[in-house]
Amino acid sequence: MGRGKIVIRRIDNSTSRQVTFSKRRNGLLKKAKELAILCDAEVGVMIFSSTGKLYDFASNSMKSVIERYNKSKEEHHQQGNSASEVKGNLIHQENVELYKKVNLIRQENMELYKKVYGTRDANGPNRNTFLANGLGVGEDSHVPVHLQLSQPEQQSYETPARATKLG
Amino acid sequence: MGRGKIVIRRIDNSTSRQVTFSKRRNGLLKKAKELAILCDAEVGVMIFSSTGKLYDFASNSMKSVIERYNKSKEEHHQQGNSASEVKGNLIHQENVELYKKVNLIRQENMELYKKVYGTRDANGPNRNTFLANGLGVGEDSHVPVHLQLSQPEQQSYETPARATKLG
DNA sequence: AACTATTTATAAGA
DNA sequence: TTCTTATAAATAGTT
Repeated sequence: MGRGKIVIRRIDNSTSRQVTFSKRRNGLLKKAKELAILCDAEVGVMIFSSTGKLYDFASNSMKSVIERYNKSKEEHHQQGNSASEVKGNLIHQENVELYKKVNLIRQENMELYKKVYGTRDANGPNRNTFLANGLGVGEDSHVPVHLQLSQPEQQSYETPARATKLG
Repeated sequence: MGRGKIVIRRIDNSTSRQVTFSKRRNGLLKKAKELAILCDAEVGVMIFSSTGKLYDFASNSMKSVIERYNKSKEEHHQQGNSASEVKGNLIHQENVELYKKVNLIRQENMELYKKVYGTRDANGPNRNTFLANGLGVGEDSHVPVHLQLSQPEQQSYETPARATKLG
């Protein structure tokens, strides 16, 4: 993508390596952000320059992404329960419910949206505002595989009055 | 980079969202790899699709990247938490994000509901269905007591200085 | 899954 | 280092 084609191997010249790093780092972070927004994905990117400086992006928070990553990798061996691990697992259990809840509300949202704007497409007058938070309905929404644990009885978790803000 | 210019917002159509996800996910992972090689950087990328499936890349190992990330962040924070306490807090962090999401979708839902059934009260024909999941909007929403662990500072890990311009 | 018309990223140069 | 620009690469819409 430039004046000339390059081969992908370590750039020897320190200066051009640094320049390229700066450009491509920005490009990568931008594309990570776009992917998260466009496709409603949770994305985390961590980049350490050769001098050790950190650059990162996370669609929600890096904590959240890392935790989800670890859960996703862990799901085979689930033991060794210290008190606080149990506590963590309990909270994770609630997490499962919240994922389900998000998807349920999304589906309701879609139904209501169709009532308001019709079924064929989803381009009502307030479309931009409506989806400003990237929370629109996905027809294919379902609980992530690694979160499909046993279903506890109905809970009534309430929510904090805080607003999420994506970059 | 295609037949037409697009705006960076969530793609409504489920099919095209999936197609775009597939294309851009591959693109992002490829570019992460190139950055790592060209610039001798350590890179980690974690992507969760909207269906919860994980895709990732790490130049060395994700474990290494995450450890380095945490180390890099620790310098600005306190240490002294046990591993499992940290773990619990990480899950709790995800919980916080999910609560926010639920609340936002709820509000959208309420707006749509009003459009369908009117503003004055919320007693449309589907009132019961609408609230069947216990998902109605509650003004007194708050986090359950048993979840009020030590609250991690909000957004403390977000990319600080580097705001990527989109579009 | 392929195909291309376009847009976007970026390698080199200034 | 920032801007410019020619060109490579990614990808949106289509088949």
